[in-house]
Amino acid sequence: MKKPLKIAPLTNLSLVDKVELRLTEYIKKNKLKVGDSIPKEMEFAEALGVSRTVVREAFSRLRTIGMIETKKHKGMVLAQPDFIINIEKVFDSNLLSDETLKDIFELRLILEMGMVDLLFARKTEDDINELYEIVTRMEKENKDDSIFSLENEIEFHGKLYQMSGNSTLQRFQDLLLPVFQYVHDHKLSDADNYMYAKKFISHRQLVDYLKEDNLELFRAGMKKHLEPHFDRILNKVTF
Amino acid sequence: MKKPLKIAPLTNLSLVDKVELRLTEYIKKNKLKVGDSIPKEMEFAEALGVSRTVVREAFSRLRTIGMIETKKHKGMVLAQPDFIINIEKVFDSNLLSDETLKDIFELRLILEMGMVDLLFARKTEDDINELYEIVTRMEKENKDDSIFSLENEIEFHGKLYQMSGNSTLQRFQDLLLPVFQYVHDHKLSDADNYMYAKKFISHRQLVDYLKEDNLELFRAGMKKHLEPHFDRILNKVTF
DNA sequence: GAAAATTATTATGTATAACATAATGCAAAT
DNA sequence: ATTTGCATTATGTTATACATAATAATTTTC
Repeated sequence: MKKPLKIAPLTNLSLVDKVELRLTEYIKKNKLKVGDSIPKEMEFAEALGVSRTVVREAFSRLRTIGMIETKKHKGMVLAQPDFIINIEKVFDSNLLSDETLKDIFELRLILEMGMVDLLFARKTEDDINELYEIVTRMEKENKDDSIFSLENEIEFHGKLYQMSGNSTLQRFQDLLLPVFQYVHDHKLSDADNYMYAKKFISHRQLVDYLKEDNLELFRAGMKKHLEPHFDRILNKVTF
Repeated sequence: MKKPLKIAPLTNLSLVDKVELRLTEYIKKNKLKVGDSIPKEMEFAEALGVSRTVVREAFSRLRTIGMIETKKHKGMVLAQPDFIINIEKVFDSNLLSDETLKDIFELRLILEMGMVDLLFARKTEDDINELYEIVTRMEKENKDDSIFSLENEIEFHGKLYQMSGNSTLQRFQDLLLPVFQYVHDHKLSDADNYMYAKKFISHRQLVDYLKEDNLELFRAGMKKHLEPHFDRILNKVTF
């Protein structure tokens, strides 16, 4: 085993890397705002003394992360980057590690528990009525509320997220749900699926707490409601 | 105003768009795993009947979202996509809308409140001792704990996130913090910065609750601890 | 014969030139 | 005045050639 020399490595950035840095630098230096148009590729190529190929690839990266948009055959404009959309593709790829999947599974529980305060601050009478409608419909379709039904969960909890008034959270949750479902279906033994029937807190009960404006009971109820999931990640799950 | 014709628009995908789809399709169909090597660009170009340029740009996109990695002059391999790193770049761009920034500000509060259950499930004696050390150091450096000091917050709360045992959450939080600071510094009037001194729950108190294993007191304490931030987003903030 | 140096091969990285395509504005036609 | 046709323009795409660095195969050196 050779001892590595104590000398800093040369920066091994490709030309595209450098150009990408220069472009973002350009955008920041010129304080370009969303909607501002960006000079054409050839101008950058000439100004930077590189080929159009390189400039194009650098812009391609910025386009991929949503920083710019190009109108075909027209030009580029600075865009409002959508940080959720970038996550979407990665999630779609099915390449996330089990460790990350487990983290995301937990993240959903964290969000669900953590949003309670916002929820109570922003809930309206209409929201609650709508929740009751959802619950009533659920009860009709599925007599035994103790059975875990993810579809029902989605409608109910989705409404809660919407009520939180945080659309980033809501979209984030939309992303998390498929992962949640996947982990639930494939990564967890479903031997315990039905063992919590007794403790289970119904959706209706949760809405009741909302209506009564009883935050602490709701929080405790939500915790109980999610208990099967919590138990799994805390005790028995081996990924 | 002309009434739009009832006819479906042509799909207007660019060639690169189509190739990108084909590539991800190829990866999924062949059930490629992380670390598997990917055929060279020319093979795809020939097989798809397009130029190498197009294939390169499509791969460039996949590389940008971390789905593949290319060893210079060697070849490409399927990579473990890191969904946090994608968010990072967007956050760096300083182009997020005020609405999104506000959402992220809230998101941090949600996480902080929601992680309590995991925290209590996973905390260790060592963790708590380390927290006491941090708190002691903080108190020495900053006599008046009622003053909101973000640097101290970061060390303390960072430790909490680490204790949660969810590294995705931890990295996510690392991303959120600068945004939180930015919003705090630039988007909120600091007129209210000091008005909460009385109610403020000290960091030490929180650690005490942890040591006593009193989850509910800790949760209530954390809520109080974050109260200034909650009040802002709920009452007075105009972005 | 083994280690070191050389060379060849290979796949990505970069450059250049040309043409295709579609959005735009303006001129021409009805 | 509305539509149609046309020139312009910037991006989209192709083709070709060469540069570069990692790897393997080969030769040289001791």
